Amino acid sequence: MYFSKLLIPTLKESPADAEVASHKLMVRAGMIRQLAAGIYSILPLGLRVLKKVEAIIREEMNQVGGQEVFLPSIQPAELWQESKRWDFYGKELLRFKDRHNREFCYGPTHEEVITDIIRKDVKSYRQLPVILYQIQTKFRDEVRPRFGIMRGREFMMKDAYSFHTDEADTQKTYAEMAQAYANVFTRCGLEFKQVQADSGTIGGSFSHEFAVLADSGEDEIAFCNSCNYASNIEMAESKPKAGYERFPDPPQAELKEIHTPGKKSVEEVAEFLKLPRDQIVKTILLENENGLVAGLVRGDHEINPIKMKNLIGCEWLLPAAEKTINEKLGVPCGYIGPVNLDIPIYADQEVTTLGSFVTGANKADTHFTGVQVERDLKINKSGDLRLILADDPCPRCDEGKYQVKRGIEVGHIFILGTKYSEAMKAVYLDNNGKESPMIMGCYGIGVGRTAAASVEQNHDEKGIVWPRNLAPFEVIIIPVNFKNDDLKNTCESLYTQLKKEGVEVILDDRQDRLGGKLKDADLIGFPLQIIVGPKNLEEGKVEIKIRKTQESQLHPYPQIVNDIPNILKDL
RNA sequence: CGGGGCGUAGCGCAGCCUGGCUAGCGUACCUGCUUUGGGAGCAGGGGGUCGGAGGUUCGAAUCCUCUCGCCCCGACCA
Repeated sequence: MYFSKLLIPTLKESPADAEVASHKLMVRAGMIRQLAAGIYSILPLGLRVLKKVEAIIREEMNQVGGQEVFLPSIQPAELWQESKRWDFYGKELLRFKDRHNREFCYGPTHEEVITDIIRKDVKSYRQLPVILYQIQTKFRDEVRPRFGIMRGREFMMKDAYSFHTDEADTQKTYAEMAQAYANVFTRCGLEFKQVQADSGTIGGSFSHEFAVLADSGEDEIAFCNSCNYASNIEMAESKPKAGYERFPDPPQAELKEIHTPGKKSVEEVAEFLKLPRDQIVKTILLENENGLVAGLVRGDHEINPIKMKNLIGCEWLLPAAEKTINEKLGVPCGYIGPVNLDIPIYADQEVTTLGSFVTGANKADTHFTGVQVERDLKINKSGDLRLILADDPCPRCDEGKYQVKRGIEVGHIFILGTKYSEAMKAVYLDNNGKESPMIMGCYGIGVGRTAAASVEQNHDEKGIVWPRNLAPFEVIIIPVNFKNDDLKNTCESLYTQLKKEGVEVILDDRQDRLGGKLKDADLIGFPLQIIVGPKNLEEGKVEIKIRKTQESQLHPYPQIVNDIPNILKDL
């Protein structure tokens, strides 16, 4: 391809509204343009990158037996009402009506559509398992899209769905998918981790995320510095520290009311009573479909609402509004405590191991000391309820400690169980003629997000550094002066020969001066630059420059054609 | 949804507070000449209903009201 024939509108300056590197650079490199909040046009160079990601995904999906389909992006409300998600999905689901006043939505995901297909056309255990996938535009009306195509409202996604007769077969496909995902992200040149995750509104029992490590990531990833345990911080399991010193009061500690005027926060109470924070227990109030609930964690810990929601087994769980608390309990925030508190109480496991502790007394300006779990509290359920902290002990090995880093979720795999197949009656007959719901798995990759994540991990002050497998072109030929006939002919001949060798090459045929062309090449991030100038050419040589290292060296000219494939191998 | 910020040429910005010449600068773009190995120089040129509507005024990019859009922080979502 000739550079001048492609629409590659590079910019010298970053757009004012871009925050993160991938957003700035993809706009500057002429790959994407914004149309509306969270909605982007993909320009020729950007599309070449996305197509590279897609091609890798297709190969890996086909490898594990996936069959590609293409489902409608517009979906009728009836399907979503059947799965109950019409009500539960919320405002993120973009809904609208057609001219006949029928309700539709723009698909944010395709479990309903795929389940509808399978239930109609798959009836026998002989037809299972089936794995279908598609690469297609999704729309999720996010409250706050940001970071370019990293988190758009409209975005390209690969979604795959599998249907099985039994749990073991589902697990097998799940494991193969996990491997396929690892292959995809490895081939995309990404440093990533497979982490344990919550399944959110998709539902289901079991799930992992693939997180690309990057400071601009919106997720927090917790992983062991010794073994291979890794989890989204939302799900990261806590393990009580061995040999932890319990509150040193004797077991017969007395429940005492003390006056603590104006001391609301754990810090204030700890300082006032001259106690460490871990001898105070926080009572956090949240609200679910059944009303207020209380969560107890040690003063030096924070509650993890996701873990708490899973422990309770409720539909939803949100922090309670201060107004609700005051109305229902008649106690100002800061003095709430679990003693004689008449709502369901859930305690973190590390609270139940404390000998005695301090809590609010459900009375303004008052706390209890000497509170004991067994004697003073009615706890509905206790378990792991807290957010882990860096340096906490690893839950899977003895010597490891948690490290916490930021990550970008580029892929997510779930075992759905029978949530959709039961709601939508996707059943099969087994070899006894008995009807059962199919067991499902689903598997997603954000295509644009994967490309953006690659830029986050691979860029420098000059621009993008594409790994070879994602680069829009592998090689750019840059003539120092394209008006010079010798150079022009050499470049064109080199271009033709490389193309014949199967190298993806672009020739910068623009009349611009050298500087501008080199800046653009670095900005866009072609892995290899071949610079053809008159002086070197007289000596039968051309300059080759590696984008990543900025190292350049002279190479004999006709010979270079044969050497390029080898040089590219290492990029 | 709560808080904050910004809308002036493709992109980046000044001008607004304190209303007043033909709305400016950089860059990009077009023409010509020169230049040509790391974002050239000179000369000439095109491109704006100053986000929109209404109001105040002799006069509005500038003041007032409403409205739309975009961005950031948080909450939310995955």
